[in-house]
Amino acid sequence: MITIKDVARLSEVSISTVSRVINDSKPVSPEVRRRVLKVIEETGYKPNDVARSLVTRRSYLIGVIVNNLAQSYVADIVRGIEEIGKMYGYDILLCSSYSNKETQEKYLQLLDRKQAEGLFLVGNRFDSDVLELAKSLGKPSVFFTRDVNDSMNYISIDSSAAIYEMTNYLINEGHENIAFISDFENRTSVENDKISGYMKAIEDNELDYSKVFVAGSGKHNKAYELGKTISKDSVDFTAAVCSSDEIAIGIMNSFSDNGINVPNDVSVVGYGNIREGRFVRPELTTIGEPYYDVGAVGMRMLIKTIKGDRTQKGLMELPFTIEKRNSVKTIK
Amino acid sequence: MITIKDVARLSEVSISTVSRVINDSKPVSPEVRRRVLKVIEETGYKPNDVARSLVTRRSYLIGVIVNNLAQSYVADIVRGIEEIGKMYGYDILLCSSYSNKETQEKYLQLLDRKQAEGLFLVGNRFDSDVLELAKSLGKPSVFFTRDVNDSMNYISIDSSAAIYEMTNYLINEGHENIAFISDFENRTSVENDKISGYMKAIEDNELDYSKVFVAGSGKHNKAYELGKTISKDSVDFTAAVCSSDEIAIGIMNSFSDNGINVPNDVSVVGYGNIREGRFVRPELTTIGEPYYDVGAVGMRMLIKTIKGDRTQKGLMELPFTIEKRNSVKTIK
DNA sequence: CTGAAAGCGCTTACAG
DNA sequence: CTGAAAGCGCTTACAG
Repeated sequence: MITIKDVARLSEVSISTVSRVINDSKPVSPEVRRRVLKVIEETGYKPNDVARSLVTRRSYLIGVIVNNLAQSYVADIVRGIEEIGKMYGYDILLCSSYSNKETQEKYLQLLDRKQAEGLFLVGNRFDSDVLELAKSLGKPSVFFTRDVNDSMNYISIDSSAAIYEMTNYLINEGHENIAFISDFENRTSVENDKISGYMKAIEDNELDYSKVFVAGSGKHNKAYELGKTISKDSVDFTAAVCSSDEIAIGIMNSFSDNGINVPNDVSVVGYGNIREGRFVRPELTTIGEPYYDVGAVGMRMLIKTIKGDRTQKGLMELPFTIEKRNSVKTIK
Repeated sequence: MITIKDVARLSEVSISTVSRVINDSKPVSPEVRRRVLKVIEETGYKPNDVARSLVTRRSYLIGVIVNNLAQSYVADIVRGIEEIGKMYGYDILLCSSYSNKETQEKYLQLLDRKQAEGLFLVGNRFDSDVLELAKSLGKPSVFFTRDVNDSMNYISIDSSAAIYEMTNYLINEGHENIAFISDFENRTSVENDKISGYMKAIEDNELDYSKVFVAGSGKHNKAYELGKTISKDSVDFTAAVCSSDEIAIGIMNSFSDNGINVPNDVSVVGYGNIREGRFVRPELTTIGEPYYDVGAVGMRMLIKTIKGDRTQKGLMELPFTIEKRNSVKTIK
């Protein structure tokens, strides 16, 4: 392995000088610079970032803890984090915790020892011990979580407003009997927000009908079962607002298998804009959350904080979008 | 920040001794050990891995370069890599290249400077310059690529055998007119393997009919267009083997939109077992590649190589699975 | 079992 | 503009 010492020796200067030309940190005479550069070129010397880290106390490493990369929204957030990180010279140390508290704590310690400069935690919910530990590390941190209870930096999306807007959209399309299919077992504050967005739309429009079904946390499968149950009784609503795309697709599939046509018999909308929504028939109308941007914006906050900007505090709220596709019928 | 020096001072021993109790590297008297441990406990001292790396020349970092984390199979591979890596104390430095050659080269350099101990490259195809560079770094490396041309370590799946088996499955279900829908524009050696698997099945069963369509690389959309064209002419096959699930779903959707029922009129099978295949109706019969295992097995190879095992050379072939779902009709 | 010292590959005052 | 020296936080022969 060729080191700065070798370069110094071969170009007959001190290692200080070599360091200066590598980092362009101080003036070096053109002649000397050329000589050093030539040796670097010839030897293929590349500075050792570990050594550099030790003295500069900068690792340019960001620790990212996620629950499960297999969820496409998580992957999108990570893409956003990485892209912005790379723009500023930061690298990503990826840790998947699969929602396990002990694993999260282990990784937090690990990231601390690796001298990560910042932490980006992505998860539905964090145990208060984990939050505590993260805080105790004294590193700039950003959270993307559905369950905020703290004075931490975090990114969020106003899911209540999103459901409110979506429900209003259905009402404008002529629907009056609108049900909400909730992921109740897995209830978080976000789930409550969604339900309240739905209820508010019903109330604001003075509709008589409202009904909340509970699909359970199995997502697609549980929703499929619920759909079967609903199909057996007569369906008394013309539109269903679902708490997630997985639920919406599960419901659509079970309706389809039980002779209920979407959207002709019932309109169905989801939340999340997962990729699958474009592949199913009819294509699912849904609420899009800008996950890539969550990563990107969060990372910008994080980097600013690392750079000493203390104004980057508290909540950053990102806009949602209504993706209108073919699972809603206009009835008026 | 509290260092080993502080711990040494507070427990009134030398830093050598502290190092020994931290690493359990040499005998330390129980009494001294207790004292040191107590100070570590009290101060919350955690060793600085950067400093440790510098002297041990071990970073326990694996550089992972992928094309795009948004592809679910890529995320699965990364999960496998990370999981096994963590089991052996390795961390993952994630780099997304979005198939850009210059980006890949940049990240390779970066990973080298960061002293990554091994490289895991995931991509359909790598430019020979990239392969060259990767090799020149002299680090243990594993590739998962569809386009192998070298004496490198790589993981693969016998796609020819997979398509062969799938085609035979259709034949056993009574199909005699079977078409292959290829991703020809994006032709790689894998694409050729797939076609040859298809042709071999046709020949081995002495069928008269064979036809290869070209869907083009736009995947879902291009396949949708092709499906429209096929629908307009009369469909003269009863089953279609598709080169990828995206193509299969595109074809199924355009058939569905043009009044051709899958599987009653035409059976369709895919390749890849992407999540969407379970969400579409009918659920897609397809070939599964064990992506998580690709990451896990590849990482095991990589770690063994890092540990000096030179037998870990060449190809590692992983088994595929036939996922039988509802897009195939039995006609006999 | 323990400690003093050298050294990992760099950066950065400091002095000239 | 340049170099000698100190030091980042550790590990590890070496000597005792």
